[in-house]
Amino acid sequence: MFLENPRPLRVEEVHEFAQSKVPQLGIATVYRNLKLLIGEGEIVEVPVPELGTLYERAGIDHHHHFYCRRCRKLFDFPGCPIDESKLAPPGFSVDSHELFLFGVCYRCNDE
Amino acid sequence: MFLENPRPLRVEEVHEFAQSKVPQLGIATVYRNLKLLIGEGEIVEVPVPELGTLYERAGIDHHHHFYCRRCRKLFDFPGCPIDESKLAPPGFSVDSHELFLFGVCYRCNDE
DNA sequence: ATATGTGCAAACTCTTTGCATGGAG
DNA sequence: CTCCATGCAAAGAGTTTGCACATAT
Repeated sequence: MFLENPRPLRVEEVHEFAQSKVPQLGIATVYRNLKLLIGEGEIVEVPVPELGTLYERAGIDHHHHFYCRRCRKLFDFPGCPIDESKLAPPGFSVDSHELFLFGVCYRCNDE
Repeated sequence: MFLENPRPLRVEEVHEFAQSKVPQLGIATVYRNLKLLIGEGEIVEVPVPELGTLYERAGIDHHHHFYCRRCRKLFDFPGCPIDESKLAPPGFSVDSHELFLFGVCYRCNDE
């Protein structure tokens, strides 16, 4: 399912999707298999402020995330406007960064 | 205490600080008073991926946060390299953003 | 028969809430 | 005496773990 899905999913979304195939499947199994897939390098965690941890397939090029306040979905957006070397305050060394955009997505803007 | 403190604090840090003045003070009181101070506009929440919610004094100019992986403290860094208008993917409208830097702080770099 | 994956329930963490109390005015 | 902030404990939400069972090999 992560292969088909271009955006990070919440645990509940994964659970619902999984239940559409195996109706009685429990939430514990979802968590267990998410951890397994992470161990295998198939997916990665996407920790988001206020939203908690979502999951998306691994190996996507460096990118960031957009959160739609209306449909409450998280979208990938490609590319990155950040130059880490110019960001480090004096004395600090930066090894990674996360950028989150908040707003309304193309689909919700159309309605 | 938030007036003296230039960086966001975890609930536990607030609790420890408060206990240094009122030793038996409980965690529920800390949460209650944080909510109160937010309502009064004295402090704001700072939700951080993987760290949960921290708190800092309100009214600081637009800025972002740096997380030191070594001492596990969150620092403010002033200014902002983001131009929202250039970031919105086509069809998306952006109304705010959050940027987090991860690395080692000036103090830990000195050791 | 053995091993693996699952459901279920309990445990754990973080946060919030209800209730009774104790001190301040 | 009346209020209100507090401690304590219980309750929730999200996540993890132990255990027993079913299924496949």
